[in-house]
Amino acid sequence: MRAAMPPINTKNMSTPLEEEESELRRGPWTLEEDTLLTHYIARHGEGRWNMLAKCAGLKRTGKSCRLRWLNYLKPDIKRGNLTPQEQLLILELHSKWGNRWSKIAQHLPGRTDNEIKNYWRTRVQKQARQLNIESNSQRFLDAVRCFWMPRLVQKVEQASPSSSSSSSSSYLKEMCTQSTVPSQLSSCCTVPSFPTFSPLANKTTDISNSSSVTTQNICPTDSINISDQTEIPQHLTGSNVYGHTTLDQCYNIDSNDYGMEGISFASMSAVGFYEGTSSEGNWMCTEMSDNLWNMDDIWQLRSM
DNA sequence: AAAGCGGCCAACCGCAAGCAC
DNA sequence: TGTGCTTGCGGTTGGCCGCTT
Repeated sequence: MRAAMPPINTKNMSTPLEEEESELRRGPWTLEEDTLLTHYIARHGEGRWNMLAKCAGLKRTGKSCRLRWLNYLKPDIKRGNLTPQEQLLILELHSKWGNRWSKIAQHLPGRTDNEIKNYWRTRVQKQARQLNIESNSQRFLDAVRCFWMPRLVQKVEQASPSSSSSSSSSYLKEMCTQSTVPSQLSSCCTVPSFPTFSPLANKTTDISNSSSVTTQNICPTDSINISDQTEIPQHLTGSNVYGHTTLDQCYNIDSNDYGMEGISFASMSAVGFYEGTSSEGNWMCTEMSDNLWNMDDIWQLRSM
């Protein structure tokens, strides 16, 4: 944030335009400014931001007013932490669209592009930094899809077991069969004949109802039990020890442990996920196994 | 108790697209 | 068609605050 510095005194050398610009306020908004802006928009509506700023008596740029309104003052803005469902949606949509924050935000009612962008930078990119890989790299995408998202799904399931236990499994399976998943892991996770699924298909965008996206919105109904039917093909394991490994074993899922540290790296190694990383080393082995992917903050959100 | 550190997030910036004239 | 203005978007900054040492 730029400091709310008093305007530089250019009285003796400035043009009228410069004088006008020098009077513009920057930095944090005051309650009075917020009130002015809110009341003006309530009466006259949004748009024409430069004119709006002047007519409302605000010494701000139109851009500043627009940003303040859209990111903070708008009545339907949803405050507070992102739910696991919302996080899941963000991860999925980002994997599709990349840094198209406004587009992603359109599918999260009440959430702003700024908020989603901040979430991505502070939470998601942090994980990438800790793993010493590029957050926009394919490998990070793979890791998110195969190790982070299943955890979120699991959390969603636990939060509302009656409504989503089976459907979330199908969501997880869908995620794991995306083309971006490494072939080894795709084999690990693949279950035959998944239903076609779009996480957006059933999503409500009713702004008036600011409740978060439900599990049902995200996940279609499906009754396949992933741990029952999912196996790592023996030809990929390289060892009979893992010749009959289920997905649960692959993730080493512990019902009391939602963090990425719960992942069985031995199993991941067994399916060849570490391979082909000569320049960056055994990134998953050396970094993720070192108690990284601490997603505790995310898991705590449900209790808030 | 104080200093250091890191995370969060509001608000800024530059750029580009859209539009009116 | 060119120009200028407005709007929207994505990237970046830096103050605040809580936690750790």
